[in-house]
Amino acid sequence: MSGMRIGEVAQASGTTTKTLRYYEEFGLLPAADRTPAGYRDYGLDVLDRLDFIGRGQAAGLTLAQIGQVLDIRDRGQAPCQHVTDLLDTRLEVIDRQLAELAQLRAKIADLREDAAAGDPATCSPEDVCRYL
Amino acid sequence: MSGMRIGEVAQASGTTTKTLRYYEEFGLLPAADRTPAGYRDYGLDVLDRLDFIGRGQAAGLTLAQIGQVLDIRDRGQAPCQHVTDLLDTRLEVIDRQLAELAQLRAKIADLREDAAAGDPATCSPEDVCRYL
DNA sequence: ATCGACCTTCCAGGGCACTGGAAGGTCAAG
DNA sequence: CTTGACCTTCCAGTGCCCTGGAAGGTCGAT
Repeated sequence: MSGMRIGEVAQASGTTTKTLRYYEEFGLLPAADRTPAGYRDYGLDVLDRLDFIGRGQAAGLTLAQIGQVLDIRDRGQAPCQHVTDLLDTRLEVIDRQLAELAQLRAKIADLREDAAAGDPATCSPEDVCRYL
Repeated sequence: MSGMRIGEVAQASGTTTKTLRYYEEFGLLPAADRTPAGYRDYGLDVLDRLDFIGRGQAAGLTLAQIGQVLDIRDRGQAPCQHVTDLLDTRLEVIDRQLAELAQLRAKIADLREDAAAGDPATCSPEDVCRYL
């Protein structure tokens, strides 16, 4: 009873064959069984795994982080504690990024406002452009 | 009357010799004069230019974008119109990023809240971890 | 003469998650 | 038998901005 070939898995999971092979090489997917001809032969469980990987990606986790979670699970443990830690860290990072981005936005908006008010002719060569 | 060597320029501008050589190769800085020994010999004007590059970087412009502005200026034109366009585009991008990041933050905060409330034992293997 | 701080060029890597392409094997249908 | 869709591996490149390191030349002071 043979399972899915890589193209079917790609289609079913909404990714590409390239990506699946990359995930395997990266260690996110276990080495797939092979047909006599050497084709990868996947079971249905790979779809759950890919779904989890997708959820992790959607939460902005890196493949390396997702891999850690998967490894814990593969060792038979519940990765929940690790996941919550990851989420906490992620929140901190995002809050920092939001703050930085808001600050940058304000700065650029200021520059833009000056530019709207000013006269381009007042740019001096040593400034290159005084609007920046 | 010789000017500054690359190390002095690096120090005066708060960057590194590596970066200065990279900027030259990338086209942000004109090829510097050379001393008889082949050392780069910079005039004071390079500091204005580096200051502008720094301002552009601080506004989140890419080196390629900064290079465009510098090219316009080098052709003797006022790059102000181009700069304001760049700033407008930059604002749009940042607003999109802010919105995406805020959405992501909300999503992760939700996940995290579920995790705080739930029981890790309810994770099933096909979920890998239900907190994600 | 020699030391150490500087300078030169050139090549390679790194982080992240793929993506492209070449060269070739396999399979089912017509 | 041929076509075309699929599969395989391996290598290299993308984008961005540097950064590291090797191998060697130059300068000023001791």
